[in-house]
Amino acid sequence: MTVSIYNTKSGKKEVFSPLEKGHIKLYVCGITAYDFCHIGHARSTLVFDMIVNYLRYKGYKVTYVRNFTDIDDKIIKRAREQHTTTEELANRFIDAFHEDMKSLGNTPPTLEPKATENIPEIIKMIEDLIANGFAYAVDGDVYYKVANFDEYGKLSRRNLDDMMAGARISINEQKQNPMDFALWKSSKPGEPVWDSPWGGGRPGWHIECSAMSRKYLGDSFDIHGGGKDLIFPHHENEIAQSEAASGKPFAATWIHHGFVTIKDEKMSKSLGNFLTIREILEKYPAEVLRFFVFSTHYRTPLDFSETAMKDAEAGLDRLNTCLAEISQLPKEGNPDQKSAAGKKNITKITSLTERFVKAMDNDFNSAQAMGHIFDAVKALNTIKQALPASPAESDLTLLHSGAKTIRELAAIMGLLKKDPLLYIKEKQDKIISRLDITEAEIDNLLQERNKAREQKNWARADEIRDQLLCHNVEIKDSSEGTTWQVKI
RNA sequence: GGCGGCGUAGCCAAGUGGCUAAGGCAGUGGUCUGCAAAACCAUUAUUCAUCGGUUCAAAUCCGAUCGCCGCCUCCA
Repeated sequence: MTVSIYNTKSGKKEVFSPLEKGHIKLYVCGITAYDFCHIGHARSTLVFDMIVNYLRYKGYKVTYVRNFTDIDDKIIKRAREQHTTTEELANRFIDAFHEDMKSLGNTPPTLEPKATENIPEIIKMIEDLIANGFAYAVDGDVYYKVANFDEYGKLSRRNLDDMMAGARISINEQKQNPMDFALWKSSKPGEPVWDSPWGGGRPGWHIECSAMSRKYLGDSFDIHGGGKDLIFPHHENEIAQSEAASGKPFAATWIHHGFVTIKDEKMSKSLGNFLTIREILEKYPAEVLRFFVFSTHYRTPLDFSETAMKDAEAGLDRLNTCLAEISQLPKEGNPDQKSAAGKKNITKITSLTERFVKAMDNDFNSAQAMGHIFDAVKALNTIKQALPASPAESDLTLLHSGAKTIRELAAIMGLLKKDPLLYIKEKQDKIISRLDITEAEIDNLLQERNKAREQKNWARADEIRDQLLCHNVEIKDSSEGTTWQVKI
């Protein structure tokens, strides 16, 4: 009935209930817009898309905010390299991001605020922090004073002393404590600049999320999410800022998803081992990527490989094949015919929704939920295979309603959205277009083969079949004649 | 060094105290076929990194060991 979510803050799975009945407020840290997004970013958006879809499926109203960081050091550096403005650069990659989201088939968030459009709110929050004794200004910069926030480290489960011992902190004379972090940075000549009580400058990275979540969701809200790498320092600092400014608890539940890895190493800009979303979508349909992402639990690392994508594609084909074949079955059955369905298989189909929901309620276990879908597919296939020439009314009803349920549930993950017959046809067409043989040539060869088969010249018939197979054309002999399809 | 996580069949991946250790891919066997292919069905872990411990009962809890990964610096 209720959803349980693993909360980073407590380190445990907790039964979830929103602060405001029936209405969930969710803030997710979005991208810094200075480059194309890679599949690690894709996983993030996909995971939260699935979570939001599921919560809405459960009947909640969900306000989903995902920000853009459109001003920071990396953007300034990249804009300079490209001889453009930070604004142009950021907008260009925000547009690219929106294109990627559309290609992936994600539902847009309720709001997508940008840091630069919320400067007054950011300044107000810094003023609050100074007034409350949690921040100090030095020569046009403003820093957060971590020593004054007793609970600093509560999210990432570390304490100031341990972090100091880690000692990979750059020395900054202006800071009272090396762990203090910038809320406002004074601008150097040529850098973008906004007026503030401390002089011209720009916001630090962490403060924008505190200011925007407060503006759009309030001081306290339900869920805050992002990648595991954001736990420290970004989210730790957000808590410190927001709670020190408001005196109220910040996000109740923290969701952090795992990384995408390549050969078991984190995909990252610095390692240069990343693949962009558009590179992947050139090779694979979006649903294949979605299938791949959701076949692993969101907190587990996800290792990207060609093999994994091929497996995902094969799995998706299996689902679509099943649904396509059922869709071609008649709607009306024979009321006098005996049912061909076994009790066990009927239960597998009728209990699908219940099992799916149970899996998803358990910390959005999409991998298990998909397992249940496949379980139902097997049952549908078994029944379908056992169907007599004039199938029973009850069997057809069961198959059609089972297929409908599968598509409804899969839609939560953004899967099986396309008509399955169309999916298969498009896939074939795409491959035919790349084929090194024309349809006319195929037809000619098939005619020749049919003649050979009539004469029982099996050697020649097999020879032609092998010849076509070399071109990836598979043929299928049946009582109604020979058909062909492209090997997929 | 501090903190966190992971190690389940050939590969991927659920399961976190007790019914037969989900599901997918690949493989093998079968149905079908002139033989095939496709599709479908069946089948594939006495065992969950290793070693101890707790318990009537552990993949699941505790401890140790080995291996891998992440955060502590920009990062989804």
